[in-house]
Amino acid sequence: MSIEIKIRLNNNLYLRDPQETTLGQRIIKDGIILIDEIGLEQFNFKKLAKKIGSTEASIYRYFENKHILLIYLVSWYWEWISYLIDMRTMNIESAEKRLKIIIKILAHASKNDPAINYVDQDILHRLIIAEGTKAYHTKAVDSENQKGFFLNYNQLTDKIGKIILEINPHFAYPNALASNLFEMANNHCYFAQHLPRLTDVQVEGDNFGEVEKMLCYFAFTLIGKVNEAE
Amino acid sequence: MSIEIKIRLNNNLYLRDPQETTLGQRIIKDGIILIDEIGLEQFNFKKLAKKIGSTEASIYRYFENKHILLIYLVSWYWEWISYLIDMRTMNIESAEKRLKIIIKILAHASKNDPAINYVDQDILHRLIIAEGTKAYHTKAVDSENQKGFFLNYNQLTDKIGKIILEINPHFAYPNALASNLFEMANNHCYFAQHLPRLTDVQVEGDNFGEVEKMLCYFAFTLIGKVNEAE
DNA sequence: TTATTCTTGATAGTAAAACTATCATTTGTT
DNA sequence: AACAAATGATAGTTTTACTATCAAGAATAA
Repeated sequence: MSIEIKIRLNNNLYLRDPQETTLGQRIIKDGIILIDEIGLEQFNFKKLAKKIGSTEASIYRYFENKHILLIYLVSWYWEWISYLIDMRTMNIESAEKRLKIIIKILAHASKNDPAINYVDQDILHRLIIAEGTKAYHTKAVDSENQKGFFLNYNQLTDKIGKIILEINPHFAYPNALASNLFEMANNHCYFAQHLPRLTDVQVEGDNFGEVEKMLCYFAFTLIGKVNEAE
Repeated sequence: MSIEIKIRLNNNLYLRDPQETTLGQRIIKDGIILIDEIGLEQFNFKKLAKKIGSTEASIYRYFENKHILLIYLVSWYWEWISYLIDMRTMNIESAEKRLKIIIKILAHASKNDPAINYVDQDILHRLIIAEGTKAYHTKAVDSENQKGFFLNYNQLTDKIGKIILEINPHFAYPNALASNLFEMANNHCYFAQHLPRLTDVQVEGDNFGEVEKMLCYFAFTLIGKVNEAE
């Protein structure tokens, strides 16, 4: 007996729902691990098939190609962040406090949730940081956006944007700030580790505390309300 | 007779300097056009060779592969932005005014400079917006960074960061803000056109005025000095 | 229980991508 | 005129990104 969390995603993202079968779950689980290991460019379905002891053809029965698999994983991440936000900001009155919690989630992604055993969330977080934006930086953005492939990102931005407006209803850029907090969280975790001259924060191991602090400073300074929560 | 601007780039980025020959310049010129047209994923040297009436083998004599060509183009852009900043902020006393000029450059990239006829800067700007970050989001970042492939971005960040510190010497995140202004400029031009729910700005044609305005608001609010220039 | 269907595995094959090698021209230099 | 350097032409290799076919096993329905 255990609680099982199922993350619902646009069913045009897959040919067969990977969450429904053990093979599908292994594609997700080891797909994340392998992309993290060798990078999206070196990754392909043949290598993944070998890793999970299956065949290329079988993986193609679940996902059209690796690009769609990436969008699936990224969507999964967006939806999971959304879920974490809902869980952890529930019953919290202060919008400032809620935004602080959101920023913590964006920076740390959070430790593994045992309720989902076919996704290693720490590795997925690293994958999103390194490869995430490739999902929507292609010539197919417009058509894929129309199919709703990026709905989860849009909704996440909406959700954070609304909380920003709660703090300051006159703030002119709620959605831009929301998406920027997300992108900045990922970028500066990456920069700290690979291109340190592009940032001022430092990351020791997987402690993204400084990233969180910076995002808080940026967000609350921009929104223009002194953080009453402290 | 004409003035010719030569942009110096890390010579490990190419096997033969493309700026030195007509074939090299055509690789750059039409390479930019073709990547913009079909996207980096669909782009390859065979198609480029056909476009410029040359051969695959000849292009490989200039660049190791399309990834290195991308880094070359991105570096060219960084260096060119740097040059524009130097030109247009020269002799301007006020650091605030200089930052405003920089933000204008980042958002608009600027119209074509006839001094460089083998690079269409408007198209390059669009390419950077769509494909730029792929240059440093790979498994090879660390080794390529060590080879100095991203030096131009580091230096650009330094340059902007120093001006930010001139405005407010106590600002804690000069480099992070600098790189974020660059990334945000590109992201929100892209979002406005392809994923409008992720931003609040609108872009009509190639008028990035709203992006510029937003970046100014973000930058000066964060740096914490009222903009005396207005 | 058998029959049927659905899923996976095994194998093979194709077209394109990502190169490398070789040699013949052309062009530019001394 | 002689030489070197750059380019073109051609061909070949390995890997990627698929698609097709058929057989074996598992699940389900009659």
